[in-house]
Amino acid sequence: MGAKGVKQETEEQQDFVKEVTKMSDDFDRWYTDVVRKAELADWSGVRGMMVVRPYGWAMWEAIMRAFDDMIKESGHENWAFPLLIPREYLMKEAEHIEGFAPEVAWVTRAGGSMEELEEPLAVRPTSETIIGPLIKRYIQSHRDLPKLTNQWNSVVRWEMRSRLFLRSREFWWQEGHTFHASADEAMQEADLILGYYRSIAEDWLAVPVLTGRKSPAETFPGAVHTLTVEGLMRDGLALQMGTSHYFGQNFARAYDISFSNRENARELCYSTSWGISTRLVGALVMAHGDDSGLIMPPKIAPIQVVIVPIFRDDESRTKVERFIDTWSPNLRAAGIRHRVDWRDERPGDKYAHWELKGVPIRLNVGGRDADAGQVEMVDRLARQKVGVPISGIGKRLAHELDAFQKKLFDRALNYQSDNTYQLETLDQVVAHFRERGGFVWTQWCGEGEEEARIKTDAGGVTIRTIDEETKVSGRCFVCGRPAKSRVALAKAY
RNA sequence: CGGGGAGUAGCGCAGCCCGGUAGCGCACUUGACUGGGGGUCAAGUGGUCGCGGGUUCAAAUCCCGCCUCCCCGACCA
Repeated sequence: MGAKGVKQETEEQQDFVKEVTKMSDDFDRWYTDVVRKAELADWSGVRGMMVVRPYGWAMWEAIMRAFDDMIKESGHENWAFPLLIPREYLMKEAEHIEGFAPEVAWVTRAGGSMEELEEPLAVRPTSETIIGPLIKRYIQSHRDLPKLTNQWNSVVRWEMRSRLFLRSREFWWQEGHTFHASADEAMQEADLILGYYRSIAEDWLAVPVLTGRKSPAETFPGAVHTLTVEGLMRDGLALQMGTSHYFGQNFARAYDISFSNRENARELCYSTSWGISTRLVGALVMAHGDDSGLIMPPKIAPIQVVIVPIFRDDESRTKVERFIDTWSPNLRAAGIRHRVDWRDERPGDKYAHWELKGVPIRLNVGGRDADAGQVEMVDRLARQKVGVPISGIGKRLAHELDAFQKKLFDRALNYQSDNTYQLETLDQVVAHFRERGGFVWTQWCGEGEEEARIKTDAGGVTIRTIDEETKVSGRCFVCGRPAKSRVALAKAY
């Protein structure tokens, strides 16, 4: 049906990429179009099971590298724990299993004749229940603590409704699990990781976030408290971009993970767990994208600079190629991930292609540029063509990429502040979310029944995070009693 | 998991009601002209009609079951 509909495009020069549904027309369709056409991921034929394509995986790889470096720096070690969890392990921590039971997939048969297993095995939805009983072997003494483990893997949660990257039945993530000799130390660990997550979101993905504690209803099953990183997407919905849990001794008690302290007394460990997932790739799409497709923060971009040669025949091609060869090594020297697009396509196709893929900077290079000793630079945000001399181009581009990273963050930060409000009553909140999205700060008494009322009365609005830094004075926006904490509300994915 | 819609070439669709052995656009391949924002022409390739069963001389088309996808709701990193 597209052919006729697309005709009525306004003749803005902005309207470069034509194969993606406009964000303003239908955000969900826009998202799906971008993810698929930018070749990030696809569905696989088994419901809810995603195939992550190289370009999408490269984004995840950048995140993995950044985070892996952070946790290695603070002494964490990567492990590999089993995919399948015996039922009895899974069942030990009551709240945990109650929370996860609805979405666990079970292996009940195996072998050529599909014999029924004596004991069903759960496909891990998260690994607390397998790491607990295994890790205790390695923890005897306070000298064995802290035990700081992490694993990069995939987990399965039998979701009923799926969206690429945001909610699939299998997703890839890291799950950190740490064990400590004191509550204080474990809580500090959860805080430390929250800081890392904030850095991943803001410094790497260029997505500004709110951080804080989850309300009881949103706390991880089995946790004492859950810390969260919440970003705002361009449709006004919030997205949880990472969580860090403090377990107290809950899991240690369930699995008897204990150590001999300095007084030679037996004591239960304090533990944490924390995770970020391929969901962040979706966050990147929804936080920065526009009607032309992705906009990639340079630090994550699989390709930071793309060079589009422009030529008409072998002779001019050779000329352009020689020209590019004279300065492109400078990009490598400057540590810039770049690629020359020699594909047999027309320049306009290539422009649209790389814009869809969100490459931060494009260099158009033709014979005229070779003669002038310059290139034509276009960045994905401003989309203005600027002549750039090739002398010092490596440094210049490195600088442009830094500036781009910052511009992208500032743009997202402005968007966040423009869509953050302060309200005082439930009526105001309900009215607000009927009209628009965004974050709404208010204050709350902390009672569970009030939290439940928000969700029903305000149509899916939830407490995203509790600000523990700021003291509150006002009244609970639901019941009017004195408020205990400042909270951010939003509709969320 | 409830309610609605849909699966025909890589993508988007027509054909189905009224059974007769599959078509259109884009993409793809080859060639020519082209090339600084998505070009033109010509000649081609490509389909177990989602899967399984049934009815029939004959099934994309009719019947039954299943799978998958999309939209809307309840649950969720």
